[in-house]
Amino acid sequence: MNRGNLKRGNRPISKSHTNHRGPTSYDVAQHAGVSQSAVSRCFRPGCSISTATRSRVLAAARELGYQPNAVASGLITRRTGLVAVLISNLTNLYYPEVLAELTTRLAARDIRVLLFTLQAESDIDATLAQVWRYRVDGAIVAARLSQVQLRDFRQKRVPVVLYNRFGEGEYVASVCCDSAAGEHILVDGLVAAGHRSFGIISGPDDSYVSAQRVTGAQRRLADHGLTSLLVSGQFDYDSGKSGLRALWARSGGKLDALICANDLMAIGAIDCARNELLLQLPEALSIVGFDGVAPAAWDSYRVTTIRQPVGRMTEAAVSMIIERIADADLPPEVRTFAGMLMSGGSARLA
Amino acid sequence: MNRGNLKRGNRPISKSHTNHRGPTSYDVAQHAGVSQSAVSRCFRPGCSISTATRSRVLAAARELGYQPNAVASGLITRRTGLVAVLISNLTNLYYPEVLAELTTRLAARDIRVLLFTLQAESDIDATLAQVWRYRVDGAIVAARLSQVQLRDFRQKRVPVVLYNRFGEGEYVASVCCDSAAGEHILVDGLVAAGHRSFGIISGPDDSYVSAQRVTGAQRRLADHGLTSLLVSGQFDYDSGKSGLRALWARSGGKLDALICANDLMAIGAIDCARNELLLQLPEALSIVGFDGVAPAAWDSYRVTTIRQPVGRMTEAAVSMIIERIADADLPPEVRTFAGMLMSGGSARLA
DNA sequence: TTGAAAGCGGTACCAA
DNA sequence: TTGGTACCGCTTTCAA
Repeated sequence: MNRGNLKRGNRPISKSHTNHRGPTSYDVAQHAGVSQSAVSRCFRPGCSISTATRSRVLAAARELGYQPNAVASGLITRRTGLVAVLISNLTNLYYPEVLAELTTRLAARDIRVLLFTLQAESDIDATLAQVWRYRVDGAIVAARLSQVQLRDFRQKRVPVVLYNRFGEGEYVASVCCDSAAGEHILVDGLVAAGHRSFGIISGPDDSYVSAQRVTGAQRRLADHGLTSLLVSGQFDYDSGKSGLRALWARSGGKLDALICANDLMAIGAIDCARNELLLQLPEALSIVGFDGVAPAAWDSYRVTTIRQPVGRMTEAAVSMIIERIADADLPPEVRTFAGMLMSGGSARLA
Repeated sequence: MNRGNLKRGNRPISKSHTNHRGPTSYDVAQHAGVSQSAVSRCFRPGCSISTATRSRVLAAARELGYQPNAVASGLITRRTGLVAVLISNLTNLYYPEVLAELTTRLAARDIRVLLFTLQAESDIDATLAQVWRYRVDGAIVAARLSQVQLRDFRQKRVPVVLYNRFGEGEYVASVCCDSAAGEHILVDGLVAAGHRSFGIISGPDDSYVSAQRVTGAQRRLADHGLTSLLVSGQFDYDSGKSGLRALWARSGGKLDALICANDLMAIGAIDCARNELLLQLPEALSIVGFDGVAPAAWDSYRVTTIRQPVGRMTEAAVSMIIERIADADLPPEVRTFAGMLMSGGSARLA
């Protein structure tokens, strides 16, 4: 058979992985005594190959420790098997859970995660440049995208699913927890329980979810003929403390309900109320949060909050991106999930 | 000049990005009236190119929105600009911080993160198969690797840096927080303050850091002529509660110091002690943790713990992997960092 | 079913 | 400095 004469380009195929990362399909082909094409087919589902050659190839592959090179196949198929995940703030306690769920579910569908964490929701452009360079099959984005940025996705035909955000001025595939509805539940419960003097601590100014939650709460309060005091925070523990401090001062100590835009700030506020203001919770002050992160359920806090159905939301995001990778022309779709009230001990609700 | 005759393979170069992901270097070349090689050079640092053509190429590139294809260049250069990050349990509260630091620092050095989260530290083989397929430049691993797995890294010449783990039976580049030294500080402080009846809650059986911390504490106690009761947990909040419950029963209520293998369990134990056992902390019982995660510092817990210097550790991991990507033959090196005692209110220390 | 061959989009060597 | 060209390792026609 004179396999020794087999060539690749103008080099004998016997060269190859000695000083490289690993064996190539040519090495396997030679080892199994078949053509390189045959090796390739063995690793692609639904290719016509006889069971005989298939098993010989697989044996050779196992023996050499061959793994198809995803970079090479990504180049020719234009499918990298990569999805970019953009997350603004991993220290938020909410996002680690989301990220863990996303990677697990994507891995189960044979997709890898290219992770990008953003310092602010603003420095996205540099990050997106990298996303384009890597020819990802799609992107799941938990950060604010401008219309221009969204247009880039469409123009490059890279499907994108927004997580807890909407396209602004544009209809984009997204999965959300209904912030307004969640706040309505909280406000209604608080008002029905007799609260009248409300304070709100918002998240960062450029945060989309914060805006949604705050206006959701404000509108519902207005429906009840009530107003509220507002201070802005950064979604972190300290913001909860300083926010409550500020509101307490501004209200002259007559605040009786505090709505925090996320759990972390609610936790900070609870500590401030108990330890600095020496208030009994929830008798003297009701505090509510949003997200339903694990620490919110800890005995020392038991935050009354709205739990986002993270499992269902990430599953939705993953299946939406997969569908759109398969068919880039699927119409935009927004999937909204209701949050679930977790009645803790930090607030009196009717 | 008859550029229309320029060919690529046997196709006119005018074809191309209309139905693809983006323009190629050929498109830019045509647009700028130069060869494709010239375009390529413009995007590689330290290539000889005249400022004139350079600026024309860059103008054309900008106009077309050209970004060099990282997949293609990864194929030929065998540098993908990717580092795999393997993390066992993102819900640990400690790892999100590590991950955020790692991605930020790697991005600053023009490296992207391919993220893999592991369900258990055991299902690594399937994950590693993916790592190999993507020809990553290196890997940072916060999970247990067997000798066989470590050998694969060496054989494929993919540099690896272990995070808070050592190579077992093999010398591997790694960055660690000194668990034993940290536990020594805690044990010494507790013993000096008069504690004599110790309990320990370990992490999962397959966790390396847990083993390190537990044996570190046990040995130091032995040095003081003391023993301890041991129960095993899962590094989570509930394990802290159930662990303390079990130890309290086994000790007949005469436990006076509890050493938890991480902060999360310490927090659970604190809640159990206060709310179930109705103990005054730290008078009736001292509880210590390990890690120094953010919630440990919250007012309601103020866990006495050892803070790992995450910033310095991740910086070390990143610079070690970068060095080894540049030179795969660098000798293994273990960089160990001392933890810092955070005296909270959960324990009496001398 | 099988193998030969033409790319995928770059990089890098080479001669001009 | 520049353009031509041979690859990187795989997928995918197309004939045999």
